[in-house]
Amino acid sequence: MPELPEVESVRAGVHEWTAGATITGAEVIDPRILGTTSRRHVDASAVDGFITAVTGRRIIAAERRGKFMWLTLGEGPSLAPELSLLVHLGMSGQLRVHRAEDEAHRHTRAALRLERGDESLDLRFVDQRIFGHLGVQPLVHAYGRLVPASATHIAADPLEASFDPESVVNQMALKRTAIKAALLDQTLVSGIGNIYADEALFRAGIHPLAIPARTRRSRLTAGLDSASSVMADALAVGGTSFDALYVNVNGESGYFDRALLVYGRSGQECVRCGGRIEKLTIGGRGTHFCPNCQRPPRYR
DNA sequence: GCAGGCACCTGATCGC
DNA sequence: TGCGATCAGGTGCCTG
Repeated sequence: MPELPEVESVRAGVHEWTAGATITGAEVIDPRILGTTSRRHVDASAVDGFITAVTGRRIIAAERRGKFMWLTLGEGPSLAPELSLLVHLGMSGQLRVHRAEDEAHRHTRAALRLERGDESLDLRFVDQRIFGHLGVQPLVHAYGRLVPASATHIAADPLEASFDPESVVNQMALKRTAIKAALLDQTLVSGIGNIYADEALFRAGIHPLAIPARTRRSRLTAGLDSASSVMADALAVGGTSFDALYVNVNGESGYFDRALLVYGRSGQECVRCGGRIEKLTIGGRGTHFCPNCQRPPRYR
């Protein structure tokens, strides 16, 4: 399940393989990939518009904010960024670089034909569950940099230079929802998904149902620091993988799943105290925690 | 404005 | 063996 470390691994690979390449053609195999998460059905004109918009443009760079990734596209000699090709991997999306003659994976939803020097490559978007999406959008300013128009509400992530943890803690301290839900709120801090939210709260010893507005600022800071460090650790080993659903551009899995301390371990012994890992649902998401190491808030 | 819940989607798994 | 129900989860949208 791609979260920030996984998306960053993919972005780095895509940048290495595609920066400077020209898009000579595109194919949309499943038009639903161009829709939004709630409106999957798009018409033929959207497919034609997508192909027309990207064909002939040059890829300047692969960029990322949180779990949103995009290719900045330019045209002509100036190569000033004009457009973005937004890519969200959703739950099961993969961006993979192939030789043009390679057989397509059965869940390939779209492909770009690229030329870079003498090389011809395919950049393929593979997505089993179609929770991911693609789209061509103008670039606009948000949180100190140019981002695709539909990502302006996404806050800076902990790996960005513009990330301001004090400001995030200030905003978080106003929230009256569970801290687990606050960490997943991409308008507060981006990039944290269900897996790393559970791991971060365990490392910081914070119960997932704690209310930020009733939690000491030092504890909120510790939780945020923990989220940043757990994602940095995961990035160092290429992210997390439980199965074949997440791989990088070369089709390789990450190894951080071997370091997960609570996620997916309900009913098993806590590595810290030997107690039993429990699971509950917060905001519709499975939440794993140790009731001994993460004491319930007294005000519950 | 804020918080919670649901839809989108497919494949694996489970129970009957 | 085959079928239906359930579960997993990121995001956008709707409702209270």
